[in-house]
Amino acid sequence: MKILDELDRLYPIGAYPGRSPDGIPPEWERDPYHVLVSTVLSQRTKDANTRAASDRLFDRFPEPSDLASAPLEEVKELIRPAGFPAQKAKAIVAIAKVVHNEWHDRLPADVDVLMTLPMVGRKTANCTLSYGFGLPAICVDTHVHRISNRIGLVDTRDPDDTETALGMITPRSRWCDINRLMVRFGQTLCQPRRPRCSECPIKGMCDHIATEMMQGRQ
DNA sequence: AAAACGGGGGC
DNA sequence: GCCCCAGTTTT
Repeated sequence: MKILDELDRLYPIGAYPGRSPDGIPPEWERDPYHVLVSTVLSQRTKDANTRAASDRLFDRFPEPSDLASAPLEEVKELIRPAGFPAQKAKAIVAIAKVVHNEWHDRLPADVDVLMTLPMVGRKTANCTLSYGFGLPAICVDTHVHRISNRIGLVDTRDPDDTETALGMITPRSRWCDINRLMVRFGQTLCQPRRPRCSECPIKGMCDHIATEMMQGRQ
């Protein structure tokens, strides 16, 4: 996959596992339950804002049983910096109850089952598989979806189509990497508003400039 | 298909 | 002050 090669060249560090911007993630990011909960907290939020919230939450309520019986108001206060405190607090307490009471503290490595949890959609479920279980899974977020459409890899509003397309052109052994590489690409070069095309290593295989011209923009 | 949830950081 | 952010759920 040519794009993957270029992204590897662009971001050569083997580090950046999990969502940590600067190296090895905390130990709780290795455990599927903690990955899932922290991923819910990270939704529609800059990662830096979420980390403090996750650390505080898991320091106070480490295990599913702890969070399952936690007072909602206290949880809201702990996770406030992550945004959507009311919504997310209610969801993660409900998640903890299911995980503890019905699943006996073990998450299934099954996207469809994980998606039955509140505020766990396809992206969050796939992140849990990838970062929690270390299984091949492609997590399509706004960056991955935007970039895939912009460069002409897909032409769709449906993130599932992007997941399918990426799955077909990416070696299975790299499924865990393509997501973090594209997100990083989307944060540094292929940004939503003003992509830095002149510095972009894949401009040769990208439809973006041509598309803009055809639509009469600059 | 569009709105709503929401605090924090960048400019 | 205004805009955006590793989404999901509800209308």
